[in-house]
Amino acid sequence: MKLSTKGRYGLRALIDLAVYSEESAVSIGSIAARQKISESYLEQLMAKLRKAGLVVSIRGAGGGYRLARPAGEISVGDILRALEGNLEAVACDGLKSDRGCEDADVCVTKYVWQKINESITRAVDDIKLSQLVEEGKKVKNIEQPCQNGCK
Amino acid sequence: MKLSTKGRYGLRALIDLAVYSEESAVSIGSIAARQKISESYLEQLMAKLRKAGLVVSIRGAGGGYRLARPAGEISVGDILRALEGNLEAVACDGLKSDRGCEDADVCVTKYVWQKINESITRAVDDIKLSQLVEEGKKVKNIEQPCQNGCK
DNA sequence: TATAAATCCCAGTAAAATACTCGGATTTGA
DNA sequence: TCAAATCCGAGTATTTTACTGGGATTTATA
Repeated sequence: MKLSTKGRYGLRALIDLAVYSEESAVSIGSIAARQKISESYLEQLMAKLRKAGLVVSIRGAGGGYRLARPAGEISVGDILRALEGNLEAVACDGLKSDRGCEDADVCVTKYVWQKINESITRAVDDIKLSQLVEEGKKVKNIEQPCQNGCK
Repeated sequence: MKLSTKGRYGLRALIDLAVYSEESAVSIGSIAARQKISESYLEQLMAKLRKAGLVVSIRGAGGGYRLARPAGEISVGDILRALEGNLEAVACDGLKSDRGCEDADVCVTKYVWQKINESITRAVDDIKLSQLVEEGKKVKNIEQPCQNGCK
């Protein structure tokens, strides 16, 4: 039950993009350097984000990426779904065999999975990229970069 | 971002236990048969649940497992945490290096992870094992075992 | 008291997923 | 033309998952 590096790196990359791409496109190289992420790995993540319609790319020299829409209209859920596939913690076993659920005991647990899935979805869709950018600015202004372990 | 079979099987096993262990202890073999789970794999899961204090074991012939406390006092969160480790989708990178977070950009994302973690925790702790047993009884009485794919 | 049914415990292992790397093709501004 | 960039697909090492197997220990009961 963990988010993979795809989601973690990808989110950081998009925050970076939101901050730095207002004037001009931002290259993978510069994001990777700032965020200390492998360049070629990040390349793959950006491809997914592009296919999901969250960023647009500009090819050739001086090119890079920009957000496809304002940061206020991109949710963390959008980003994570693009990178991690669907966020649902569990898919009901009954879906696999098309006979439906053979055993009622098995089927009961779907109630749980639904609740979990709903709560995750609600949480990530509530948070917009723009909020994270604002949070980031606050942290920087205070000039106290996460003392004592940043729990 | 998925729950593993540990959590899925384990939850089913505990529902089974809640239903069948009222009169006498229930063996791993019988749970495994009813739930169609590998016996020796389930053995490992039960060991974790025992160490977490959720079930008690009775050794020797005629032995087996029972719930350590009433089903109303065991939450799905208790069960999943015992089996999956902590449910937190992400731990802040800053914790690893004891210098704290070097880069404020990295640190911002902890805001997101906290929100996600909180919402997952709240969801699973709200659901008690007893509720699932009740749900299960309903499903059985209706005698309509999850038609059309049990989404 | 022998036996069988059970938990307990630990080690190994095949398969899948993750987290990358690498090489090269294409696009494009200067 | 050159260099900076995206694009694309294949390969690979490491880690995690999902088990299997063997054997020791406990205990009810015949």
